[in-house]
Amino acid sequence: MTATTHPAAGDGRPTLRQVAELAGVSIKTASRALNGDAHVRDVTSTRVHAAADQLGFRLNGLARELRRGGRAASVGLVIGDLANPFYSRIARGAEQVLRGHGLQLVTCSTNEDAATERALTASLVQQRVRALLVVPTTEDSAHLADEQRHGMPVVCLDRRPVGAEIDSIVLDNRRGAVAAAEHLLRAGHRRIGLVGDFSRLSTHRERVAGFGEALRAAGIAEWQRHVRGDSHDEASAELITHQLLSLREPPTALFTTNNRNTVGALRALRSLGPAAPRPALVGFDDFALADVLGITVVAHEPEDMGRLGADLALARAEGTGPDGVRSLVLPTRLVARGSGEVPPP
Amino acid sequence: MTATTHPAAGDGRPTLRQVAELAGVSIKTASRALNGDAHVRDVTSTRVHAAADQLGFRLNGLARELRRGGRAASVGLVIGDLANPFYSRIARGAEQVLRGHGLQLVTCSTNEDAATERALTASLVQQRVRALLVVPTTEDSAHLADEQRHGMPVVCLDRRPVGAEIDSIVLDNRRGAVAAAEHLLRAGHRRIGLVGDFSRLSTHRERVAGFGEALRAAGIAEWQRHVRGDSHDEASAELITHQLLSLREPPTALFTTNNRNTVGALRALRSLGPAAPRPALVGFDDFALADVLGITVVAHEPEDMGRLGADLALARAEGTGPDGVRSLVLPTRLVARGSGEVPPP
DNA sequence: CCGGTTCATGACATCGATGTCAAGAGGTGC
DNA sequence: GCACCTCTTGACATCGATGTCATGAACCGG
Repeated sequence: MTATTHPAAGDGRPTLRQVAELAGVSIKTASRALNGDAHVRDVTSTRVHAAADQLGFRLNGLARELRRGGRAASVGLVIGDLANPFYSRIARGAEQVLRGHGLQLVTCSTNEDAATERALTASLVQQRVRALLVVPTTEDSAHLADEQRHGMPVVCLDRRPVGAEIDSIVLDNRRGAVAAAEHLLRAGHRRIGLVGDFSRLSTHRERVAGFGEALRAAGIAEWQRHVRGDSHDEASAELITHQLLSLREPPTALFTTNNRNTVGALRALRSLGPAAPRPALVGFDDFALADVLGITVVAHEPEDMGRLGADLALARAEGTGPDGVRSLVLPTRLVARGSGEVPPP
Repeated sequence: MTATTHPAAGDGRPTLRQVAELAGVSIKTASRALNGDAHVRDVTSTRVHAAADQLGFRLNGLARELRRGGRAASVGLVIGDLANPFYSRIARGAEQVLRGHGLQLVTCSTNEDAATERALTASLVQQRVRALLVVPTTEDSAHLADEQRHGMPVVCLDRRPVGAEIDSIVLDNRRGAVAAAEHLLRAGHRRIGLVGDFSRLSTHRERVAGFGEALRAAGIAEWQRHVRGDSHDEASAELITHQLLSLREPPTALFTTNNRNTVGALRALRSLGPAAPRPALVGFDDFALADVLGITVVAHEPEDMGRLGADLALARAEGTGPDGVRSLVLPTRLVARGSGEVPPP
């Protein structure tokens, strides 16, 4: 017990020093034995391992990582909401890749709030995660570019970073939306409503752009008439759907631009009662039970986004990444299940 | 540049030493200034902050936490699968609590594999997380008890640890199952099938026990005839449901004991075609769109489990936890939505 | 039997921060 | 003018591990 600096109580774990003392060797020899270094006699190694087992010793990862370059054995993932299946599937994909590298995933939810995003990324940087995977909340990703400039690998997922040169992995939103719109047009619809997300999001804007493109190509000049935005949760999507369907000339088909909006719309349709005419429906994002409900969707693989993001981020962390900013675009595919094939009344 | 020990390249970040040099003060003074210590002259503090901003300095959390007791600023969560909404809602609840304490959540999926669980918990312990929240995969939680004995707070979620004295937070599975069974009995059913999870899980066994209790009380001695188990995914639940409904005397009602099994059963029912008689259905666990589909469920709040688990684990970590082993049991409630109120044909 | 090699081990510096203690500067009271 | 106090600052040890280098013993060939 040193008299001067008392060491903040510590956790209850024994340290390498104690293992070494019990085994009657120096700290360094104990370290070597426990790390499987070749230059240790078998008897010594056995004695050290026995001592470690007896004491319930576990290497202190903090100390080890500090010594070995000051970075933690983890990667940060900053998403909107852990409980949204789109995000949790991204997390699952990322986790798979990280496990192969002996790294762990630290997940944080922003609730789509920019200040929270900044606070969380700062905190992750302070904890020295190896890399950041971020679904950026806003258009301003300057703080992410800052971190990147100071050596932190950053990869944006799902949404394009704006005003910053950062790697990103996004969906082919425009073509997905074009496919959805063309599918509905092919079924004969001319008045198609769109229930969209926050208009500040690149995903939303690209999906609206693709939608408009397809409708204009079909000669529908007033395509914006039934376009609504700024719905990021089921309740407001339900409300917007009700409003659209209450118009004098209601849309005969709906394109909902994310999984929550699709669910909200379904809830609205359900409350119409069985007699009312059902508009056709195509949703962006697949979701659980879409097959049982027979909902046509623009599907994609969130796991791939997580996996590719983790791969790219780790490559950057090891300095083996590609030159220049990388921007991957993942494909979508339209899955017809019934709801999108209903003709107009 | 010291000649002897070269320091593993480091991350690109400046260190406190560099900030101090730039500001023309000692390391300790820089530390004080950046930590808002009172005993620093304003001019000095300003100079230090300016230097830190200029260099893009961030405190190295690893070093800080090492000095302050050797524990990381995070808590580990070990669950079956991040993408299962039940688990991701637990994670969300836990994250909320942790954020209030400035801690982060490290999430790991076991895929219900015992060896993976042991490897992941060992790794989390090595990283010195403050506490472990675990949904244990098997009955053997001895390794968790080991960690606990060495000072790591452990709380088991959803499933009871077996053969180990560990805090736990579980659902009132028995009463939930009794409620489901009584609901179906009340609708007039006498042949009720059960699509259950791995039989090694305490949740499964308790739910089956409650189910049997209710059926026996209703005079149904042969209640086990339609009880099936070992289905942990949608595909096998679908298969089992098909098998049950193909019996010579098929059940007129089904109790599915978790969210995936409910979805699997729905898929099976859907494939029956519209003319076939639909068995009544009650599922354990609420799930997205259950309301739209009109599925009666035994509902509960996974977020609460995560929140309470985190609260308890942190209390243990700070030594302010309750005496003895704590075992909380959370209530469930039956939500009638139609599928459970169908009478037998 | 000796110089040179290999092998196992240990002493010590170090990663980047914080806690303890001491010292110097400046102010106050008498 | 001196003892005393407060305020600010810095030197140094320390958290728990690993990297470098040095040391001493055993072993080899000639």
